[in-house]
Amino acid sequence: MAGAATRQGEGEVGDLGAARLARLGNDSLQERVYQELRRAISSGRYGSGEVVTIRGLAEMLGTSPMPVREAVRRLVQDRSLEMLPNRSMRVPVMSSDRFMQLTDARAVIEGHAAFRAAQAMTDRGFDAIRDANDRMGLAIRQLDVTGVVDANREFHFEIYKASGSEVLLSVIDTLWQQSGPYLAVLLRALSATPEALPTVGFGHHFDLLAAFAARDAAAAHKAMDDDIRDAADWYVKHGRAAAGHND
Amino acid sequence: MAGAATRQGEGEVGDLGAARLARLGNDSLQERVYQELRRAISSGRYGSGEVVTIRGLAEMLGTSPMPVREAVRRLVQDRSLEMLPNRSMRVPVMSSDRFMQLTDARAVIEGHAAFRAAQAMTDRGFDAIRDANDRMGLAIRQLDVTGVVDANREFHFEIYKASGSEVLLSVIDTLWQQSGPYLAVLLRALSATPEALPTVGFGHHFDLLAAFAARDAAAAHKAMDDDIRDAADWYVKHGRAAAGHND
DNA sequence: CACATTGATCTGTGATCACAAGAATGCAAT
DNA sequence: ATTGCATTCTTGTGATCACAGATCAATGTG
Repeated sequence: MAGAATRQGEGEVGDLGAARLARLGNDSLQERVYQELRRAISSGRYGSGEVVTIRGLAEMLGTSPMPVREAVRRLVQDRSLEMLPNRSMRVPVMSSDRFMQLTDARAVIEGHAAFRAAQAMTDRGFDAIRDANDRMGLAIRQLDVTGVVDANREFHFEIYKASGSEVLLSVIDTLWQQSGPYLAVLLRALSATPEALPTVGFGHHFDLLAAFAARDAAAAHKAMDDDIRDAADWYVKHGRAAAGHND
Repeated sequence: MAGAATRQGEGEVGDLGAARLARLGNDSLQERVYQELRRAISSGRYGSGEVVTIRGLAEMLGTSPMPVREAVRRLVQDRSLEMLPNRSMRVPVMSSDRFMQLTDARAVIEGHAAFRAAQAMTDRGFDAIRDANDRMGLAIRQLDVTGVVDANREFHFEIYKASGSEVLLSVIDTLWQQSGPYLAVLLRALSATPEALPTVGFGHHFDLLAAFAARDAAAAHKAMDDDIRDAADWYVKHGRAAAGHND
């Protein structure tokens, strides 16, 4: 596609005025494809069990199949895509079993990250977390569903960054990525009933903030665990009807 | 290198009498390269900070750079390799900070997996775990260091499989892979003093077996936590001198 | 009309070529 | 002898071609 495309590196793809950013974040094309697909999957633009092909994605993105191959390979590696023996790839199918496994793992790991964060918390880190929560409050008052989801992610990851463990951070990141399709359903359910936002939006965020302010690691652990499991429960109750679960 | 290699799929690479296995596990070449590199890294055949190149590995393996590219990309994805901004790749450098992060994450996650395993334990699963531990005992009596390490891995992963959570299993797998270079150092230290095997070899395995026999999840959690942290302590005391730590 | 077979097509995979950006090396000038 | 510059080489990256296996549709046969 895209004309006589023997050129590489700069340009040739995103017409989306990214010239300014391209100079700073000089990523490879493969990297940008990866990020784009990653976001598309985690935001639920591809449904559960949907089949994708390398050539199809390449044409859609206006590149050769080459960068897509590598991006897709990475997505398979962190289980955002799944490779069937039939030589085809698809978005992993949702199941309540898998959802429970993800929730359980997240509660334990992110709970521990909150524990470590409380132990290592700095004033700077605390401010970043509180600011993210404030942005989330604003989004809630405006009934801005995607804004809430974004701010929620930021709030959580500021905590995980504060844990000081790159290892935990990367593990949690892959778990969130795998939870993406579920989150997308939740987001759709919330969009249908935005009046539920003030009720469930904050979760246990204020418990977390109080625990961090007091440097109480055990309390932070419990608050994070509750936040994740309660959100999962809410999803099972309200969101699952909208999902294409096959169980 | 490998003659007129326009063929693909079968053959052309491993002469290592894997014909029988090749029929069963008909993996792609890229998959086999990935597995081979993965094993090489986790067994410490590549030192900390060592630089690798796609073309270099390809020539060494007797393939074109193509499958190596994708295998290396996957290894970067699960952090078995690290990509420098200089456009070069290397085995991640060891640091005691990173080692502590890995140990901490492993203790928590694998402790929880043991917890879930105790809750879901079947007689079949228990037998598999006990058998692996018996094989480890045999290797210890024979002062077979690599045999001990292999059996230890098998013992641990039988437990994680028994947890019933594919999510936990895959997370733990990547953590072990990242711990590979450290483990290799430990292995080398043990080879130097094999008389230490009976002392440290079993760790808390019998505590784990007792906990699983009693379906005592809390005890299993604690035993696994102790097993991992004690092994890490032993490594810091005895193995670290042999490692090329830069901290 | 139901079912098996065959042909076309699509898909992932491997090899090869082309290119740009670093890194390394050699040479020359002070 | 050291420093500055230019050339060469190496490396990852992207595009393109070739190929094998699977899928699917159309067709022919009972």
